[in-house]
Amino acid sequence: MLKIATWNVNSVKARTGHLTRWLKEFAPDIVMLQELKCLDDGFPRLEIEAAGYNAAIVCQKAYNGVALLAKGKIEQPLLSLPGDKLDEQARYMEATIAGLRVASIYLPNGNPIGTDKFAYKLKFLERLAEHAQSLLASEVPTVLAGDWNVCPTNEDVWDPKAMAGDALVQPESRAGFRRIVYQGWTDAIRALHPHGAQYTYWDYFQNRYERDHGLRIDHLLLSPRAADRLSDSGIDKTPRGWEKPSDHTPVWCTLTA
DNA sequence: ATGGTCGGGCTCCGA
Repeated sequence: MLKIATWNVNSVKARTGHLTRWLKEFAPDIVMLQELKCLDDGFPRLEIEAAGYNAAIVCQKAYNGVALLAKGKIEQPLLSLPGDKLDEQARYMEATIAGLRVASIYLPNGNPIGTDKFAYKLKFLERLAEHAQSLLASEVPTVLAGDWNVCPTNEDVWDPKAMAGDALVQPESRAGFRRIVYQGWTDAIRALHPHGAQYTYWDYFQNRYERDHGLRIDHLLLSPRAADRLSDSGIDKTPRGWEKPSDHTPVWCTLTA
């Protein structure tokens, strides 16, 4: 059994204690991290290796940053999303781990709508769709996971009216996400928990976690050959309740061997 | 009610 999880840690330096504690308690085999918010020399490699994990990272000063952690070997890394050589934001990496192709994705937030930031988000979704299609064509079991910054439906939003103007719920954002799903990807949470709130993120202010005013924006998409092996999935809210937490909490699935 | 709270890195940006 392979346990795979994605977690936007909102600064890996500020969250090193949380991350190592969670690695020991939850014991995932493969982890996708987002929002490292540090350069390579700030990444807590020693602490992560001491917890029993190899790490591959794509870093940027202060913003973005993604990583893959694994108990096993991390091979054939790809360190950026194809389709725009001028894009220097550290938002994508993929590698082969335990016979799977896995990607850690930090999709642009896109706020406020009507700006170049929103256009960049939609363009990123288009590039991702094109690349996802080529990954499907390879027929290697694949997991695309990360902070997608898209609430796929209103069921993934605590208050659709309050969020109506937000880039995370715009029809164009949802269409971009759906276009990828409809290629043949399986949403690991909704495949096993089709109805109701399955939040993965709660804003820091207004006590939104305590009131469960959350969003579902962190997703694991499985290619058909990975989905055939899906045995369980869920959201581990434990770290979100710790002192000084990330605003996101880990989302996970298990695949049979 | 266009606020509220974080993290990074340096007086404001991104989320």
